[in-house]
Formats: sequence, C-alpha cells, structure tokens
Amino acid sequence: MVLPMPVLPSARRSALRRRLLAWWDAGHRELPWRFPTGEADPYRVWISEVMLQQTQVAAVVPYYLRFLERFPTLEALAEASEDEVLARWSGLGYYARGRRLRAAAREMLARHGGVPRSREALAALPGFGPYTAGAVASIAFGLEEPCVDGNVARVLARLGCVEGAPEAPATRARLWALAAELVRGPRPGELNQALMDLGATVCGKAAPRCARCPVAPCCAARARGRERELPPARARRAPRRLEVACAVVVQGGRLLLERRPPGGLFGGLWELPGAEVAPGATAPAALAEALALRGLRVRVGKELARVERVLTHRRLALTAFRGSVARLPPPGGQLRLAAPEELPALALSAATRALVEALPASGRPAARRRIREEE
DNA sequence: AACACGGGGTA
DNA sequence: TACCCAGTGTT
Repeated sequence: MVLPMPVLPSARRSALRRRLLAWWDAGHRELPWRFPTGEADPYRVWISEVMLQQTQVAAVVPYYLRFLERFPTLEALAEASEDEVLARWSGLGYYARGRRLRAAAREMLARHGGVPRSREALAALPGFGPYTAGAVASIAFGLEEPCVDGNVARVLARLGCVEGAPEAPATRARLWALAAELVRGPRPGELNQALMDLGATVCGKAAPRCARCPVAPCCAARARGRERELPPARARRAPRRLEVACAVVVQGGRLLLERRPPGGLFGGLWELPGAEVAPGATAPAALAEALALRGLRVRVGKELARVERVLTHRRLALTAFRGSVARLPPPGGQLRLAAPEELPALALSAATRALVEALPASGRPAARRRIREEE
C-alpha cells in the first residue's frame, strides 16, 4: 500500500501497541474462528471475515457453525453448488457474499492450491476488498497488514482525534495510515483483532466506556473531551418502498417456488413466484399479469399473509395470495416444487421464510394432509 | 462519489 | 425511529 508520512510519534506508537496487546492477552472474546496464536486456520479465518462484513458477531456465530459443518474445508466449498452455499447462507443477508465465497474458493484452488499468503493475491479474489485482504493476511498468516473496519475506524478516529467523515477519501487515508503504523511489529493479527474488539466492546458509538479502555490515556479525542462527537455519523437516505405480491401455489402437497436471477436483491434465492406492485396498482392484477408474462398462468385468490421488513435501503412488504394453476410449465428452468420438510434447507431470504411461516394452515402445503388426519 | 446490497442489535 | 455493524462491487 502507498502510505502517507508517519503520523504517530514512535513512543506513543509503542505505548499503544503494548497496551492493546496486554488488553487482548488479559481476556479477549472466545469465538469459534479464533485459535491459539500461530494455529490459525486460513480457511476458517476467511469464512468468518466474509460473514462478519456488515454483520455483527452475535449474528454470525450460528451461521458460521452451520456453514463449517457443511463445508469444513476449502475443497468442500469449491465442490459445492451455488445453491447449496446459498442455502447455508439463508437468513444472513448480502447474498453476493455467499456467491463470491464459492467463486473465490474455486479460484484459490485453481491458481494457488489453497488460500494465498499475500495481501496482493488475496485482494485479487472475489469478495476480498481492502479490509478482508488485510484481516486474512494478518490474522491467518501473521503479516503486518492493516485492516480498518467500522470499529477500527471509530477507535482510530478517537485515538488520533481525526476529524472528518470516515468515508471521505482523505479521512480514510489517514485512518488506514494510522492502522498501518500501528500494526507494524510482532503479533499483527492480534493487534488488529484487539482494535476490533475494543471498538465492539469498549469504544462504542454512542457511549464509549473510557473507564475500561486500555488506551484511554493515549486518546487524543478524550484529552479534548470529544470522544462522543467523533467520528461524525454518516448521512443515510431513507429506504425506498418495495411492494411485492406473490402467489401461494400448492400442487400435490408441495409449494411452488421460483429462483431469482443471479445478482441484485436476493440474487439466486428461491421465493414464492411474485411481482413488484407499482404504487397505485392492484396487487392481484399486477401479480397475475406479471406471472403470465413469465409463462405461469395463475388465477389469483384471496390474501393469505403479509410481512413487512425494513432493510438498510428498502422498506419491503410481501403479500401472499392464494393461487391456482391449471397446468405447471415443464420442470427445470427457474421453477420447482418444495415439500414442507424441504423448506428449512432451501436458500430463502429471511423475509420469504417469515412469509411462508405466516401462511395460515389452510394455505400451506401440508394443509390437505393435516385435515385428512383429523378426520 | 454515490449507490446497491440484508438483517438484526441497540439506544 | 435512527444508527450501525469485522465491507465489496458497480456505475
């Protein structure tokens, strides 16, 4: 990396390093992808880092365990189908991560025979940006490479009293330069993880717990009483509204699903065949029309369930209507029928899973059998 | 530089 | 509700 001139006096730099590593040694969090010093498994470190992109630790842990159970090695992941990978990613969000993970696994084996051991080679792989390349290089391979995520950016902005929006290029460059200086020396992986843990558990966004902070004496923002103001919150646009109508078509006790196109929102996932409803349009009519255009002639009945979800950039509303078809298109393509017991293992978004679970018993695939059993 | 891309935790 | 989270890729 090209770095600006040093910004940390060397005495201050060693004090920070010493305090951070001592704090780490005094009791860091135990997490399933963390190993004793020098015993890191690069494959596991990589999987965890990708899952942790924009996702909090507590949310990741169960998905990580489930994923490693199915794909314990790089080879297992490289041999899996995209559908299998997405199934184990189902509910975690940002599904492009799962697709890129599989693509990178295949490329790693083809070109490097394993997880490559340099920042440059890592950064060239799908799903690796500056953060993940630095994290894997330092944690898995002990290389002196910086990584700046949201937590580290906040910690460093306070430590160095760095003004300006963290996402602005000039601020980013300063924070990365700080991180690069700080990581130089023994135990780079643990130094980086200590910075991240500090941001997650002590140097919080709204209420930094400076009394418990190992580097509070070195903190420039605290010295100026500005630790609560830095870094400035970033402006966000209001989520746009997305109204979707979908059809509950049951055939032989199985539910009709359609695969979304790769890329874009929920790319590659299965969902109830549906359509966006434009503002002012009538949902059942819009649904029937859109499905007919895709070769699926559905008679749309009454509403069965509705769920709403707020994503970062969308306010998503899904409404399910009973649907009946005279004849299904030939199998293959993007349609499939799924039995109720298959649903837990399918690649569905959290919203679609919630919608299916919200269906009244009369609308669900198992309904007919259950009614007969009661007779 | 701005936007798309999920879902859940926290105050 | 608002903000953010172990970010990356596209336009």
